[in-house]
Amino acid sequence: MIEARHLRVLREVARTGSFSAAARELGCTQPAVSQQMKALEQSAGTPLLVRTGREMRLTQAGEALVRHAVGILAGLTAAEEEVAAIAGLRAGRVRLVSFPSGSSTLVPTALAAMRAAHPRTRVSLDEAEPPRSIEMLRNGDCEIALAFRYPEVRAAAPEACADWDDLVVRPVLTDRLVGLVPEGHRLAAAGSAAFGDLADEPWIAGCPRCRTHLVEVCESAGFTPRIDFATDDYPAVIGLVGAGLGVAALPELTLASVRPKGARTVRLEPAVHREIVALTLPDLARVPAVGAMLDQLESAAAR
Amino acid sequence: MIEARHLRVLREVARTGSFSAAARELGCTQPAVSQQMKALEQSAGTPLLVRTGREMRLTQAGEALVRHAVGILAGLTAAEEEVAAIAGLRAGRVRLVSFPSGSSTLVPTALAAMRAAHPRTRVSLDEAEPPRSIEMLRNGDCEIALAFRYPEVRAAAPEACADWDDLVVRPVLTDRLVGLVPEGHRLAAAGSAAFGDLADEPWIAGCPRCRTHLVEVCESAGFTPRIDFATDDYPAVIGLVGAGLGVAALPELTLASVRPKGARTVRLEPAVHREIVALTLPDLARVPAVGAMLDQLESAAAR
DNA sequence: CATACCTCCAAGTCCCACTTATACTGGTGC
DNA sequence: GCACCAGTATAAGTGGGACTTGGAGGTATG
Repeated sequence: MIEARHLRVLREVARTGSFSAAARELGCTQPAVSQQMKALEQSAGTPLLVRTGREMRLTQAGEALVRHAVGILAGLTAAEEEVAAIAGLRAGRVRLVSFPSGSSTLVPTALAAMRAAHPRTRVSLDEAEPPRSIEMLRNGDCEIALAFRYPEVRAAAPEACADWDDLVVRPVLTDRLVGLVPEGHRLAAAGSAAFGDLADEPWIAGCPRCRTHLVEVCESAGFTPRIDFATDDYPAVIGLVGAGLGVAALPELTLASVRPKGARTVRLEPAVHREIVALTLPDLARVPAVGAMLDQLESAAAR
Repeated sequence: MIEARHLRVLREVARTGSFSAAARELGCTQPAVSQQMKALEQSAGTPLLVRTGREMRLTQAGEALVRHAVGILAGLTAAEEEVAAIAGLRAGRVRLVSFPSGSSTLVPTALAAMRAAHPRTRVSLDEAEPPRSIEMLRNGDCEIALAFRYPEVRAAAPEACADWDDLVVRPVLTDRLVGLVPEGHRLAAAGSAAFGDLADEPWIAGCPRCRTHLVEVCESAGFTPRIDFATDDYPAVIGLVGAGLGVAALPELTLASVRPKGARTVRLEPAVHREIVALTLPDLARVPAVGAMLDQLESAAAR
């Protein structure tokens, strides 16, 4: 087995024409070069160099080996270069999967910051909700899955989050839920309400997991919500409330980039939070570009 | 510094998708593979593999490295292949330089035998006499120099052969000198003659070194030869003798492939020999093709 | 629930690569 | 002709690293 180290030495010897000169170039002692060449000739099975006293000349086998060495070492250098670029954030692609409608403000901000910080990296964005996004993560279809969870649900049914325990869970943002009532609603002016105050209202719920959570919270408050509509689409929820068809509890972030028409937000008591987290695999968390993107998500949340 | 050994393991891991399977393929234990991959990731500065429990997947950096590894390992294999071909006499070129007119029978026989024994090797032939051929040998313009020497000259003037003492001198053939006299000469019928018998004849001499030797031998016999002609070309010597212009002392080998016209050979007493030797550099003697060619020269001389 | 398979970790052993020191050789100066 | 210099080969010693063995932990599969 020919070793790349030997080829490097051989090339330098061929270039300089001397063991000592090659040793100086390579930063080692002359006997080291001598021994490596001996070992290489041993494994080659034929002399590679002719020592004629004054000068060092290549045999035919030596010439052949040097000829190949150039290409091999160039390939090695290119490989190191490319890997170093990925390791040094001068290259690399991150595939991010976010929950639908969670990418309205947080993700764009993080993407912009990532591009500014590491212009040569590329981040692709796709939408999926757990458990689909987790599946994608495990299948290698993405590096980061952005998801959310409700602490209350996690406490009540830990098995629902069981498949996260071998993942890296990076908390990004905790997002308080606010109430949304039609303009002119009796609570619209109050600016604040307890869940119990909305016990008799028709409710507009969000995604299935949000709906489950809503039921859980309301039951803690002593009532079971009457849910008339449920949709994954937050603008649709706002529209429904605006049309006076019911009330809703929405994460604050979903209202950050829109101004609800015909509806008013009210502070909900007690405080209930949605926790937005970025998920990845332990090994992937150590990939520079992935780590950088996680950092950018966290920074974006801080603003 | 990425090592080829690591790339080989990485490629196998990528191919089989498992450390254990790769270890089996490579003939080592699984921890060995595990450690090598760890070391490679260390030097790469980023994870190359994602362990998801059931399967092993490549990261982007891992994919890049495998992509390069294919070419690098192919280059290494090609290099080993070519060197092994040279070492195994399935390739290789030998440049042989022979003294002029010494290549009439010995060299052709050896070349034919070499081609028969190792058809894939190539031997080129050039003509030059020492010290020119020695210079070519030292300059790297040939691998084998075929030359001859006269033991008497070597004993009388050792400094003439001083520049051979760091060379490999392989005796190939000792070639007795025979006398050549015109047909009808008084000694032609005798079949044998002493040098002294030819003291009064006009002489035809060969190359400068042969001429020097002839003078030396004749002086040992008690006379100084009258040299009328001198030529490097043995057929010319034979022609001159055949034309009755003088007598000559020729190595037996020069008459092996020609039948002198108008001249007769006579045994010369005392016996005087020319020693044909093959010269090469110590390192070159260990090159398989060179060694094989030396052997073929020796075998050719035995016939 | 037991089994089989795979990976990681820790410890021990052995080998190999490099260094230092020294002898030897050839070319070069006075 | 002799000493000097540069370069190479060799020997001995040392340190690191690569592999093995042995064991623990975890995950699919029967």
